[in-house]
Amino acid sequence: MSPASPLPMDPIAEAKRQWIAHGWADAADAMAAFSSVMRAHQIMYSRVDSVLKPLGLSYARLELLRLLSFTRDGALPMASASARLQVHPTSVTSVVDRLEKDLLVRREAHPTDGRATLVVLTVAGRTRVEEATAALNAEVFTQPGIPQADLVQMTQILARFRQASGDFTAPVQYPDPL
Amino acid sequence: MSPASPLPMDPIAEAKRQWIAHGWADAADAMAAFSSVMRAHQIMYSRVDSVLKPLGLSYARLELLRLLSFTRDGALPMASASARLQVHPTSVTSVVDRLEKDLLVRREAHPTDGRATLVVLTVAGRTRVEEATAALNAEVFTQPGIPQADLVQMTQILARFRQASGDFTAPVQYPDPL
DNA sequence: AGCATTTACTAGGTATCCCAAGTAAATTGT
DNA sequence: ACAATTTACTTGGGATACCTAGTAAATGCT
Repeated sequence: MSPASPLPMDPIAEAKRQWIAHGWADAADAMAAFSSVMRAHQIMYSRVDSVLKPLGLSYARLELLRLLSFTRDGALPMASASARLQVHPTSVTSVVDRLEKDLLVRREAHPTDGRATLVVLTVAGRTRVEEATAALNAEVFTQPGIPQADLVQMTQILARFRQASGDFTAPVQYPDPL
Repeated sequence: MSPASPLPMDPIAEAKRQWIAHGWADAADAMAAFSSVMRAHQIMYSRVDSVLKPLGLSYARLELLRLLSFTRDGALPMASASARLQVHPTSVTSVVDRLEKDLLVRREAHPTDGRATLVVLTVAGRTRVEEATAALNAEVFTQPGIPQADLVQMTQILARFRQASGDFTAPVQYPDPL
């Protein structure tokens, strides 16, 4: 879709004004923050997707490939992938279906657990994830359109939010033992 | 789906470490920031959706209803809705299809432009959007799980990002003439 | 006036996400 | 040992979002 033409005013700032005018001042800031994340997500997703599309990938597919590429054997049970990616098991099923059709991963029986299925990265899959990562870094992440300081600050704020939402139980916020 | 059980470590902080270890330090911060927004979006969306679901709405539907409720006549051409919501025209078509089936909006011919279709808020639609807004404010936005200061700061950072991405051409960042 | 272009929507198809329900294998409890 | 429960995955279906292509009406240009 993309920006047809820029709106004259920030629609979220406008919505916030509406909220306050309607007497919902105590909810206005959160409404604005949530809306901002929704919209930022849309922008970021479409930028990432446009880089990935020529490579036959999507964000969801790349996430799974990347997760596999970071494991020792390039293999993981479906359930582990679901947990790590924090997506529904059925979503993993369908993403793996398509990746398998493209020969980027294959399914294998789990050696000891008869219920489990392993997703295994193929050689083609590993090549692809490396290409895609390089492209993303070059075309998006090294020129994100956000000042460095904003990037870091936002990541910290969202880390607190994610933690408060039960995403993870970190020992420390940002250890970074440098 | 949702938080099965919290992960022991922040997966995004871990990914950032991987990025740096692989020599992509110059892309690591943006990667982490983008991933954070992706995940935060997922959390926020699911919280909003769970409140809206009992009311027979979704975020996308409510956005359209709310947009209509803020207009003078509770009516807007499809194309205007698409521009204001910043979603693809075909998405508006399908959302309106379903809202119309639920009798929350109806389509009308545009009085002067034969090409255009007006989406009109029905009485039921107006009632519904008010219920949903009240529910969202009470159950989500007044207890967002983010400190007030973080909320405001993040909204400002994302406003800069949205503006840099061409979303809007604001005269001033945050006028707020109070 | 008349043809070409632009604008506004819709239709069909793909991808992703979720949920609910179902199958099969492993684990638990008695 | 064996029944009940839990865990792992798939299937089927709904919702949202996008793209491509097509129709119809309005606008622009000569």
